[in-house]
Amino acid sequence: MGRQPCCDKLGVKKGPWTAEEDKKLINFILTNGQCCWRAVPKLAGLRRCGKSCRLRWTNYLRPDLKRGLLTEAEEQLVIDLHAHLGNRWSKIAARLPGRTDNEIKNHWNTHIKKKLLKMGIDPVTHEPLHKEHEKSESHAADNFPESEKMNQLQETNNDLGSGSPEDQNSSSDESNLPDRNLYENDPLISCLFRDDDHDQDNDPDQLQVPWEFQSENLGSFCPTSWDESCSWLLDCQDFGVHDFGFDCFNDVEINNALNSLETGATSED
DNA sequence: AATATCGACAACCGCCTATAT
DNA sequence: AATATAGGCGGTTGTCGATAT
Repeated sequence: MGRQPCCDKLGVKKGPWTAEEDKKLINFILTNGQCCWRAVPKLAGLRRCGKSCRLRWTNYLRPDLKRGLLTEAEEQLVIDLHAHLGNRWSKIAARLPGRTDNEIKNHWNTHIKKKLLKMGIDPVTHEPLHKEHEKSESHAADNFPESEKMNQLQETNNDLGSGSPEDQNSSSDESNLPDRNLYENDPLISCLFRDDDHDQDNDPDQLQVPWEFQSENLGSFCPTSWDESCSWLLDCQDFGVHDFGFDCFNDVEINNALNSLETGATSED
């Protein structure tokens, strides 16, 4: 037998999260940190799948998230990174502190894609569109000098993108990535390749910019005490919740929930 | 004012890999 | 070793507000 299922699909709520649900999830994570997501819904008193809780937390409730549109600089960085990484949004997001892969993906699809198309740049290959046409006719693009591509892009795009064609499929393997030797003088890209090496060394934590709510990993932005946790939440107008009670759980309730989880009973049954 | 269309973004779905059993 | 799930990821869809007709 394998693991236990993450949640029974019965009675699991879907759709937009309410302020009350957010409040419960925040309360729980701030109290207990990020533990096993499977257990979170029960322990936090939510009728949600653990996966949904994780997504809600990482994409919306994390305190280190920046809100609002990407800045020009961030947008430019996304374009550069996309030119070399393709649709690997999580890797791109790891380079933009406070931004999530989902947010970047959405911004790409709704803003950047159109912007590039308007500028005559293929958002997939980062090549000028007329070059794409030639490519389809002659299949000669593979021999197109990288420096020439970059010049074309810069002329067309007012220094947007430094693209190389690559990776039209987000799940493509590393063999589709450009030759790293081409970028050894580019600190940004060199850095990316180094990180890929880290991945291969089974050291994913080196690359990701995770927000771990473990006390030993708390950065300067992270609340280090309950009072501090409360203070950032109170500042967080986006939640639409101005009065987080922080009193819906106590040690007894959490222990009861843990016990019921272990015995297979749910706290809501 | 009512309806249609569009844009932005939150959330879900399904797949893949790592890992617990 | 085999099996099944957790967690993570990218693609897609759903929802809702803004704008146009």
